[in-house]
Amino acid sequence: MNPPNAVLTARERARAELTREIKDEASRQLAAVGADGLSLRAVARSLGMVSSALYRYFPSRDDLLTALIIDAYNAVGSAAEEAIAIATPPAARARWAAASRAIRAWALANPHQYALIYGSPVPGYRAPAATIAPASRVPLAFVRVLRDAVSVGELIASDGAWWGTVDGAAPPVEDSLAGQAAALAAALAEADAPDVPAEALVRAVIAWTQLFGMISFELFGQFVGSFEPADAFFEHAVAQLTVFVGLR
Amino acid sequence: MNPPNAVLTARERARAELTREIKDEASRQLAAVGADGLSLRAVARSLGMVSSALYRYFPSRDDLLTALIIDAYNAVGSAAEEAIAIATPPAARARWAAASRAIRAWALANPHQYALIYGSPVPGYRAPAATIAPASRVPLAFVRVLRDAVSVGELIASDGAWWGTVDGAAPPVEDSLAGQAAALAAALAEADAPDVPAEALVRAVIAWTQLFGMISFELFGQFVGSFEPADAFFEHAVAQLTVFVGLR
DNA sequence: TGTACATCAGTGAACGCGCGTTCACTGATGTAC
DNA sequence: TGTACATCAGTGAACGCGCGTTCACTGATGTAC
Repeated sequence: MNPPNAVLTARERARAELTREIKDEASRQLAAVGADGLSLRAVARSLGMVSSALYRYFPSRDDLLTALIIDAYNAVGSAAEEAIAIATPPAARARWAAASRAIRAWALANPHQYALIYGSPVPGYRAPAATIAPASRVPLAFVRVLRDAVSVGELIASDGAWWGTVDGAAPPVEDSLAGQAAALAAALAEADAPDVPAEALVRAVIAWTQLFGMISFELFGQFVGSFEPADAFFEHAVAQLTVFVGLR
Repeated sequence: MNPPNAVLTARERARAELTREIKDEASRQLAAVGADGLSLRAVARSLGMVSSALYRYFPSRDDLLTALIIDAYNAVGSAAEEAIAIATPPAARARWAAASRAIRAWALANPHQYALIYGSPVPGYRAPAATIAPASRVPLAFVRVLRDAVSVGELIASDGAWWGTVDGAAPPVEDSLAGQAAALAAALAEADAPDVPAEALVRAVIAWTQLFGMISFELFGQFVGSFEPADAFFEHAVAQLTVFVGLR
């Protein structure tokens, strides 16, 4: 009879432990040789097992990959969340910047994991639905910063007036885009969440894409010979984009 | 005796033609199965040759890959350059936007080639120096737009005053970053090129990273379920960033 | 113009490799009565 | 508490695959005199 829970049989404990060890070893290999170099046989070898034994834990190589992808998304996600939680001062701009820095730091420390989730998709691999929630943690964290900023008045000119600056240059959000933004906002909204203006939401998405574009370029070598090391550029870009989004 | 040039022997013509055919077929396979799926043997098979015959044309698989990478960089590069050349009106803002759109269109039409050069680096592959020049074409094209904008007064407040907007929020470029920007500008400068202010150059780099971040997210599936299709968002972002850079 | 030699393209077989996955099996751990 | 049976983990061999690269070779194309 199964013990209710929390109490596990020796078998169950062994299984949980080995599952973790397999993932750990796979993660180490991922870090060493990248996603395409990752092989079930090599993982088994490192663990002193026979390759077929892994099939007791992961039904195929793709499932192991999926597990690693989920772990990677959770790792960046919680890095961002934690940075936001402990940012000082706890103002929106500082929070946004802290999350950005934490994501970059994680990426530099774990380049292959970063490449696994933000680089080109692994050929032949289709991401299952289970990856969606972990993949959403980073964007959700940013949206939460934005929402909190709105609720405490840290979003400058939340009616959007601010963005139409000098020269009347910055274009308004078109209807179709506003629709997508509204749908996104609705999907993200929690019961008592204040409305985030579409302008701000779209600008936040722009900032989000800029952040990852910048990190990818740094990591994948597009800055070689120019903005490298990229620290100064990164800090400046982050500062510019918090302003761009309208945070203070 | 070798004919001076332009006149080729049958052998030379055959060699040039086959080299091109091999690259074409490799390119087709790249488009179908991606960079890691690309195999010399499959290419040879498609061409009705024996695999070892390819070694008369490319000394190794990596050299073939390098050729494809160079081709891909040249393809995006010339797409951007051409879009700039024919942009109407030929104002800086229109040119920047046209280049951005051309790059996205190329990426959507050639996702695997895009992934080859802007996705995660192919494991075990080290880009040789020969890829640097083609890789620079896109950023150079953008810098040229910026430079031309300065010279005809289409960069708003080229002294940088414009960017320090409402709330005095936008941070100035720090010294170390200004140094990198100056070095880059110097490297790019042609004899009679006007000075591009560091503020503008750095903002252009931010816009450049945003563009590719956005395209990568669209292509690699990070927009699934939110800003997809991404057309409206893309257009809006491009418009915002031309303003951000200071173009008119 | 014709012959002797050198260069080169393409062949076919082979080397050595590692991979994912399946399958029948042994032996240990857990469960029911 | 003890026995009979079911579940599960791990083994070892095998299947079938495709890959990059090397090598000695044949035959065609080009070159020198």
